[in-house]
Amino acid sequence: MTMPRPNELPADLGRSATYLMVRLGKHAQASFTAGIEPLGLRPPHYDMLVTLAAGMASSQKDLSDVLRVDQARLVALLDEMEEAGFVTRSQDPADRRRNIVVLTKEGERVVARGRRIAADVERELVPLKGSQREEFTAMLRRLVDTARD
Amino acid sequence: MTMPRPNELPADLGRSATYLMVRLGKHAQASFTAGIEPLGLRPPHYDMLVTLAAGMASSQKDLSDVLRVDQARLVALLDEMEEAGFVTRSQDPADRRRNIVVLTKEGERVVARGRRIAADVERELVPLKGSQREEFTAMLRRLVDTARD
DNA sequence: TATTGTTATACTCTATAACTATA
DNA sequence: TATAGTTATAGAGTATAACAATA
Repeated sequence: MTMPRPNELPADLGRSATYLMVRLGKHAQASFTAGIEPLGLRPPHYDMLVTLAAGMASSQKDLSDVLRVDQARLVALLDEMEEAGFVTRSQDPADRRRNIVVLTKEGERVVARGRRIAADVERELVPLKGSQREEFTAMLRRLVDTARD
Repeated sequence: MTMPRPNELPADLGRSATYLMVRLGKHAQASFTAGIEPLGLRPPHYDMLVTLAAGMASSQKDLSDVLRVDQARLVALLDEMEEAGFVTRSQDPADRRRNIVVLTKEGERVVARGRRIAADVERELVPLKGSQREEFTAMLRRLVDTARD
């Protein structure tokens, strides 16, 4: 029997950007999930909070559009963040269908801590220096933007 | 209210390789899943079949090691592939705990069709030319290998 | 009629523990 | 004792449809 060495992969997978991206995405997800777990957050929570911190969303619909997360999922995620004291929801007087979502002081603090953890995880995940790292990130960004169209 | 344009993302996410890899991984997964759905396969099925086709695994344990897929998951996945007529399982006479998994003719045909679909999906997902595409794929491979240690 | 938020549901993926048969 | 395969279970992520309130 062939004894597969740890880093062997069939060529159809090991040379497939598709397969490698899926695999890397899962690894990145797992690392970041473990990193922020002590904050009481999972990745989609962090994404929401950071979006609010950047002022890029004020309603649940905004969050849904920016993050491409289903509206129905946001409800439970925001319930959890509200219960943790990281956000508040209040009806928009100008359009009473909408909820205005606001970061609390406590929410801002947890975002700051999350950012530091995100930076740590990223250094471990992508061990590249200076311009090489920036080029790689820029390439990822281009592919994501292409996919968003 | 700010009207977020489609491709805007908070800097904390849009410049995070971690976030972008997660997102790209999910998109790649979804595209490939949709692509091979007509073959009656999902990505983990294809990965198994292609690993068998490459001769890199003969038992379920081998598949588990190469693909880093839990042994318990393989059982159901192989059940489905066996029922579809793409693989056969038979007890290894030399070690009767082991199942020897073999691709059928039908299995080889579906692998060939899957490869073509994988190539199509990849072209759409990573619209780069020649050396740029190869460099990007090589970088992904390096990061995956780092993560595998 | 269309939109925002909500509820309910179901399916996949994943991880885990416990079992069996063999070694 | 340890290993290969199996079974059962439960949690997280995701997608969908249907509903209430409001526009």
